[in-house]
Formats: sequence, C-alpha cells, structure tokens
Amino acid sequence: MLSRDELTGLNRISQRKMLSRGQVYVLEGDAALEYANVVAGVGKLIRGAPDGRTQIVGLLFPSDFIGTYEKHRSDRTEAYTIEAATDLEICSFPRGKFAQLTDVHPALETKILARTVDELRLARDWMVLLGRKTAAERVATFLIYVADKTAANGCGSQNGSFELPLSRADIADHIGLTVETVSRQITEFRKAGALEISGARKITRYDREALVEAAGF
Amino acid sequence: MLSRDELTGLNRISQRKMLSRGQVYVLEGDAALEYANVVAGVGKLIRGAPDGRTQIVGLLFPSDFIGTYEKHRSDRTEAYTIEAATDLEICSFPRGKFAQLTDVHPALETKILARTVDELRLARDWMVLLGRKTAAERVATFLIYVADKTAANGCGSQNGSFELPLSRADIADHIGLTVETVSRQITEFRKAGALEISGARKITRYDREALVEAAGF
DNA sequence: CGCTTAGTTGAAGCGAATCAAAACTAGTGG
DNA sequence: CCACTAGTTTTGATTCGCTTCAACTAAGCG
Repeated sequence: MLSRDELTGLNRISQRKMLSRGQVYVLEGDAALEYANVVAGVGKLIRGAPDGRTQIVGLLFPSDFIGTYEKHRSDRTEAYTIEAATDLEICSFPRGKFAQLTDVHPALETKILARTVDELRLARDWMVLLGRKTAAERVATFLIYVADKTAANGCGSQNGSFELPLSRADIADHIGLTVETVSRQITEFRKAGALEISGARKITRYDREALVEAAGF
Repeated sequence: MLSRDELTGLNRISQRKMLSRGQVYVLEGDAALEYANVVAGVGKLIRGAPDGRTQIVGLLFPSDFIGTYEKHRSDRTEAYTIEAATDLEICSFPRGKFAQLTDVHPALETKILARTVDELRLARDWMVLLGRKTAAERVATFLIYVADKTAANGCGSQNGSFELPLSRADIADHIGLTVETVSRQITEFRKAGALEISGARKITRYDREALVEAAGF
C-alpha cells in the first residue's frame, strides 16, 4: 500500500499505543491532535446523541487510517468517538508532522483520498442496509462483512471460522437493531445450519452461500 | 471556492448539459467517463437493489461535484445511478482532461479531498438518521436539511419559504420510510403549525425552531 | 464460588408498512 | 376553457416486524 520511503517517514514520527477493550481513544468534540493507523484489533467509530441513542457509523480494522485528514485545517475537532471494540493496538502520529510528510510525499495524500473514497462508498452501502434491509438481511450482511474483513487480515477464517469483534449490543448499534433482535436472528441462522457458534463470540463454521443468500443483495 | 486559474482551466474543458426532471444522467455499473458540477437544479444519487428496492444515498445541489475522483483509476464504473430530481443543469468534463488539470493545479485535488470528507461526514450523519431516528424526526431533519441547502444557494428561503426538490416518494426513499408515512408526518407538522404548504411542493412558511426541536438532535 | 455482565428466550405492545381508495394536480387535447 | 387522463398526494383500516419489557441462563472474573 505505502511505499518504502513513505513507511520509513511515518515510522520516524509515529508512536505505538495500546488500548484495552472498552477504552476510549478519542471523544467526539475533542480537539483532533493526531492521526493513527490500526495495527491490531478492532475499533468502533461512534456517533452519539445527547439523549443516549448511539450509532456505530464504522469499524476500524488493522491497516485502517484513523482520523479525517484535511490539509490546512488543523483547527478541527473529532467528529466521532473512537472506542476499542477489542484490545486495540495503534500507531499514532501528530497532525502537523503528518502534514509535513504529505508535502514531501504528495502521493500520500492521493492514497488518503482513495481511502476516504472507499469509506464513503461503504458508508453509503450501509445507508442502504439501514434504510431498506430487514433484520435477517442486516445480520447476514454484517456477518459476511466481518468474515471478509478478518479473512483479509490474514489469520482467522481460512477454515470458515472467525471471531466476532463486537458484542451483540455493538452489532445492534451498527446495524440499527436491538440486542434482542440480533440475538434472535443469529439463533435462527444457527438453527438453519448456516452458522456454528461456540461461546457467543466464536464462529466455528459458516455457510457463506446461505448467508449471501440471506443478505439480500 | 476555486481559484481564478482553476476555473478558467475547468471552463476550457467543460461542456454544459441540460437534463429534464426524471432523466437519468448516469447508470450504476456504466463506465465512468466524465466528472461534472451541478450548475442548477437537484440530482439524486441512487443505489438500487435487483429486487426493486432503492435508496437515495445523497442529493446533488448546485456547486456539488459529481463523480468519485480517483487519480490513476480511469477504469472505474459508476457506483450510483444519477437522476434529475428537478430540471438539472450541469457542467461536465472528461475524466482524463480533469486528471491533467489536477497535475497543473495540485490544490484542486486537495479541494476534492475536502469535499469527499464532507460527503463522508454527511453520509454518516444520515446513517444515524436511518438507524436511530423516528419517522417524525426523519422528516423534520430532511426539511431542515433542504431548507438550509436551498438557502445556501441564494434564492429561496429568505422569508422562510422554499421549494421541495423531491417528490414524496423520493423523500421516503432518502429517509428510509414509505410515501404514506412521509405524507402523514408532513400533515402532522402542518396541523401543529410548524409548516405552511401550497400545492405539495412549495413550503410557504416554516417554523425552524419547531422543526429543529422535532428533528431530535 | 458468588457476583456481575452478556446473551438468550418469551410475551405483549407499538410504530411504521401495507393494502385500499379517495382527493388532488398537472398535463393533454378537444 | 373545460373535460379527460395519468400521476401524485392524502387519508383510512389493517397487518406485521421489530421493540419493549421481563425473566431466565450462560459466561467471565474477583
């Protein structure tokens, strides 16, 4: 993804950070001081309402960029709360230093743009899920999404098994349902033989065909 | 927004196009040949499912950029169908020529990035609407959104009046409801004195306070 | 082991969808 | 200018999927 030069440049200004599950990395509204990259684990991008309702608007997987990059706008505040869904390892760097780096390596900015475009596409796909899909379709879509993401990150689903990085409550919060409904739908998939689960979080086997079918489109 | 130089450069390669309401500009899946800017009118960004369900994932107002810009990826296909919600006037330019222009004016790319970031933020806010808001909140949020957008484009809502660019069906499609529910909610707001309407599309007066209150957050 | 938190399951209620039809608009041609 | 038609919007009655409320069970942790 990044060139050798860009990586060494990044390493020079970066700092490793560890967050344990549930810990908040940045809070919506706070001053945005740094960017980061996910090294290991999964983070939640949360938009919260004053009345307590929240919506997880995105997940952060290994290699994902954290923060919205905008050149010449260092005054910005964080638009989302970022919380560790699992234990989370990230690699952070100060905004100013990163901006200098993009001056030396303009291609870096183009790559950030490409990532932002991908995120936009994903967000809009999720809008379709939230606006038009049924409960069963939402859960199936989510499961496939996570399976693919963890497969892409190497370890995990080679034999069709993977770990859910989110609790039922978080899943519900991401796909616009309640905990109970998510639980019920997962049970349905289990009964139908599309899933095998051990201990709530570990998917030991899943029938991709069946889930894709159930996901709707 | 754009500098004098950038504008003259754009004008040199651009071509004016007119679309009448309902006409399709580009179709999801087609080869992406050009970018464009909205000059006048409103466009719909549509994601469609094979089974007929659709979701309007975004609206295009005057001065909005059309197309997802990605340098060195000229092979891309359109991710969304774009249809004229009202009569629509756009200013289009070939992808290749535009890419050349960003080489001469690198700041252009930075500006595109900034726009993409804004769109991403809007898309995620809309995710909250679709995932967590009630019917009344959705309609109120939409009305404020349109009022502000048309106010920003000069003409229109100085005296608190503006034109709805979308049919009830389109509104429903954008906020994840049905036509009937949208209609009912608008009637409620009328009865409550938060809106005055003439002929289904023309909002002659609206109580911003009340709508913001009803929008939830 | 007991305590706390997370997940499952059941019953009842409700908000929005669906189904159905009337009222209104806008466009067309006589 | 009016009658006619096609499409949009409104309104009403009913249904249904998900939420809510409540209780129970399983799992993680001192």
